[in-house]
Amino acid sequence: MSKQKARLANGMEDSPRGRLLAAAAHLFRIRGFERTTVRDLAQEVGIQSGSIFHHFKTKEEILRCVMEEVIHFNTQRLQRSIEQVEGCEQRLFQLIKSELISISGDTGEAMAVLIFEWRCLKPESQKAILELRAQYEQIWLVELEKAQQKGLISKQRDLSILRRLLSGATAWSNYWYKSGGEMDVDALARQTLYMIVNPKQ
Amino acid sequence: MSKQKARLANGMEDSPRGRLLAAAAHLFRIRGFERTTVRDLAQEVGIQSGSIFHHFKTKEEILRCVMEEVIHFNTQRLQRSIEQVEGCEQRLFQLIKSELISISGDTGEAMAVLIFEWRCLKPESQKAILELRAQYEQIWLVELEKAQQKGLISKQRDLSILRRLLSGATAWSNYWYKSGGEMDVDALARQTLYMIVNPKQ
DNA sequence: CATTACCAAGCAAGCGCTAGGTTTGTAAAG
DNA sequence: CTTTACAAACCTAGCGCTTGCTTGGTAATG
Repeated sequence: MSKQKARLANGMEDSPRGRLLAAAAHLFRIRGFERTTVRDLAQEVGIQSGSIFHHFKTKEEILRCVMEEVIHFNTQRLQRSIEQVEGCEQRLFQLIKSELISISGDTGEAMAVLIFEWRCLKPESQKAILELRAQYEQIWLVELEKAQQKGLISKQRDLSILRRLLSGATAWSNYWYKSGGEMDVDALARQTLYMIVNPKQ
Repeated sequence: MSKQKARLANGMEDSPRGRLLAAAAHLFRIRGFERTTVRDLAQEVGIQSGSIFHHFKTKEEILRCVMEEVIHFNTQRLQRSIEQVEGCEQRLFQLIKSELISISGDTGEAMAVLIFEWRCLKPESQKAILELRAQYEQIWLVELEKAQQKGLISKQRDLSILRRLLSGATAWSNYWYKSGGEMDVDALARQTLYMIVNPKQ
């Protein structure tokens, strides 16, 4: 009988600490970091507010851990999504789909926190997170360059701009797209792919 | 000798109230609504914290006003941008350029507040703002439909999805694009246009 | 008997906001 | 030209509450 209820994502530890992080991701998402009090957080996991500081030094550290774990988890997912896929277009499709799932699927709450609570981090924490993000972006850049060389992406397009526009488009889906609705992830990924590749004639 | 310093955008009133709104847009942007205290805000415009409540009933009302004014201003700009422009592609280009300027140019701070401080509003305020946003989106939808009918946008594409992806892409530019840098707005608008139109052969 | 997880109580600081009085700008009345 | 009137803009002081976090202790596990 294991508690499967609240987690940042499948595969994350089912410890008091893990449960706190999952609750934090949830509350930070719906209320924002500043409006979420340590008392709210404690109530969500059924402990007293003071007990939180047995697991984390500060409230900010909780936020940082939520962000670190979700980036780490999704970087792995991104990498795995293209590991045994052949063909540039298929690989781009997998990257897009993977990113959409990260943002609007299982880790959606934590990803929203990553996006919207950025400035609540101390500068030193921001720096640490930025390095993790760079790894994630590197996977993208490699694939985009391959796709452009093969003519799948027009030579007129600036790849760093392209990636930024694309990541905005996917990040935004957190606001409006809920998986399980009338449009499935594959269809949305297809529509998103249209934004970057030349259509086949 | 007129004070041209801090405004939400050109054309906004130069009153104590207007200066408070401009300072609010600035501080809410860099610190967030919750972390910005009325004392911070007062210091920014050079008055005492209590004096703020002569102009606004609550702190939340300040946030709501910032949002209302910036939407109103940018809806007008969007409308004007296509008023005397012929040709579907040119009109789409103007819409994109106008939106990019709103988000990353003169009203960038207030737009960021609109995007990121949304949940700090009371539900009733949110509802009022949503109606203003609907007007803005209507302008877009009309042009996108025209463009699809003329074959400029592929029939395979879902226009409501397209618009959402596009607005994510432009909204995100607030994070990374600063006008006046090495890439000008026209070039960025061109790159963004590539995301929605079939390239000319 | 050490470690881990927690509780109960509360402190110091900071928060939004208020009350009541003072200054300043403007314009009609004497 | 001066006086009077009055509202808008602002200040001073502080209330009542909430905040993140601390302290010192307890219960359970192995």
